[in-house]
Amino acid sequence: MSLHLFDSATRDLRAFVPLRDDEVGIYVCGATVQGSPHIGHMRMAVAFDVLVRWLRRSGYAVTLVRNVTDIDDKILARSAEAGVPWWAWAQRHEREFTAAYDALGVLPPTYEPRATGHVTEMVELMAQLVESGHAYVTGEGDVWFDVRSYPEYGALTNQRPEDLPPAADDLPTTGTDGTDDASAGDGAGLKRDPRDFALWKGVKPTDPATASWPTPYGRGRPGWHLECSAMAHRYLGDTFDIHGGGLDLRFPHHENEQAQSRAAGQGFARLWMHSAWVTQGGAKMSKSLGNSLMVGAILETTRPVVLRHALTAVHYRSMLEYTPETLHEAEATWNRLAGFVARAVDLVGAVPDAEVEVAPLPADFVTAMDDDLNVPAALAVVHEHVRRGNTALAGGDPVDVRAELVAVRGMLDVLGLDPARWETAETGSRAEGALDALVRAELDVRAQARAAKDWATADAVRNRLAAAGVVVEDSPTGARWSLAQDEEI
RNA sequence: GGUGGAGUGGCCGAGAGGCGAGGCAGCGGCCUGCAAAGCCGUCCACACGGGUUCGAAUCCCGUCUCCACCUCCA
Repeated sequence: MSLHLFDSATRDLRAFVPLRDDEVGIYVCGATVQGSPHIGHMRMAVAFDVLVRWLRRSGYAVTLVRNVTDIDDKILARSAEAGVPWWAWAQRHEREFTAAYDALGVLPPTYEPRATGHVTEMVELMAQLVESGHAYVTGEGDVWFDVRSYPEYGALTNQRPEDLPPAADDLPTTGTDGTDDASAGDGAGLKRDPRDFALWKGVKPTDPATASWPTPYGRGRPGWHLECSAMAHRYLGDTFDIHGGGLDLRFPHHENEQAQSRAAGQGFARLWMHSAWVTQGGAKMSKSLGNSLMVGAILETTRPVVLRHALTAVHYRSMLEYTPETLHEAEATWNRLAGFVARAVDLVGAVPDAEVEVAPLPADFVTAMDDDLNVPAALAVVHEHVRRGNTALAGGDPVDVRAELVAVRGMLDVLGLDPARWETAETGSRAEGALDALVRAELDVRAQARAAKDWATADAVRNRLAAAGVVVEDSPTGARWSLAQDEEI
């Protein structure tokens, strides 16, 4: 079967047919850089990273646009609280996100546009909507989308407009002093329909001077949704293949995006994908849980690839239940995968990446991935091949070992988990080379002792290495060593 | 109230009428000087109550529980 993806707009599994042969355009809502990245952000990024990798492996040329929202109410509020210019605050956190993506092996997007760099495109779209009667201007330059002018409003999330409560963004911006005078609502009542949402927010006296841009309707700043419509259109065109993001963006963000773009005559996204969240105790991960779920904090004690495995191993549409055991399990599983690859390379030598990238993948793996990216089922196939490879290793069968090595690396590469690449990324320093030489000297001593059946000396060497955090494994072809795992998770 | 999602063995987590999911942990064995790693076996579960069927985690009806979105959210 060919690739099928679950379309969250139609809520069914559909054969994926790109707009243009062999080319796929994807827009993913990236971060609003109001704070530091947590594992929920990374789960979303990893999920779409796997999608991109699988599409590319399937022969498509993928254009991925993942935006950065660098201006919004929260950025203004939090930066003011911190006494930092909003643009400095946004930039600082954008860098943190980039570092986190890189650490977890999330491939860079084709382009990463920022909202503040696309005001011109937003104004163009807004003008189009105003001229065509889908948007109107009130008060001090607020521009609203006219929900009643667009009969399809609610289509994405299967809601009827009359069931929806009033939009809240007719209320004044949260004050920079943190007070939320939501009840005042100087924009309230001016809207034609309480569900109309803001395309553009006229400048407020409390806004920093740097946080407004000129428009035909007066100075102001973007509403939350307009940027994505404008940027998706600029880089992917009127109609594009896939729009993705976290499940909680479905409404209102994606619903509003679609309404704006389609009301402006664009086809917009042909298929919507939403990744589920990280949960704790069955409930959505809460921001109030402190920084224990921040990427930075986790990476202080956990290898990035282990976190990536933990975030990848669950189907992207299932909630990922995060417990204190999650990283331990991911590490144990990862060590099994990486252990096979390391032992196989010891026996048959490294396989060039270029060969891994083009070697045919096991049919069961392909079937699993084509079934809406069923990564858990795909990983089951990986483990079957690891087991076969380990058996071949025990039997000293280099032909089979090499075949399984290529298969396992190829499959894991699709998931961004190829141990050989992570090995290269994590090691190879001069310190590592020096350590290797020293450990090998110790292992030579131990090998001589073992040959002489001097078990006391052999064990003393092994204990000495263990105390230093070096784990020794014996094999028919000699001892190999690795660094001990993170035990303090 | 509206719109959705989910309950699977000690834990995580796929599947979706008969065919081992997989991993982690545990237990037994093989291998090993002893370990480690690995391999083999074992533990054979599907919220509850009915029903359909030769056969139900899977389909149908009902019940219970949990979760999410409904203008801050990944």
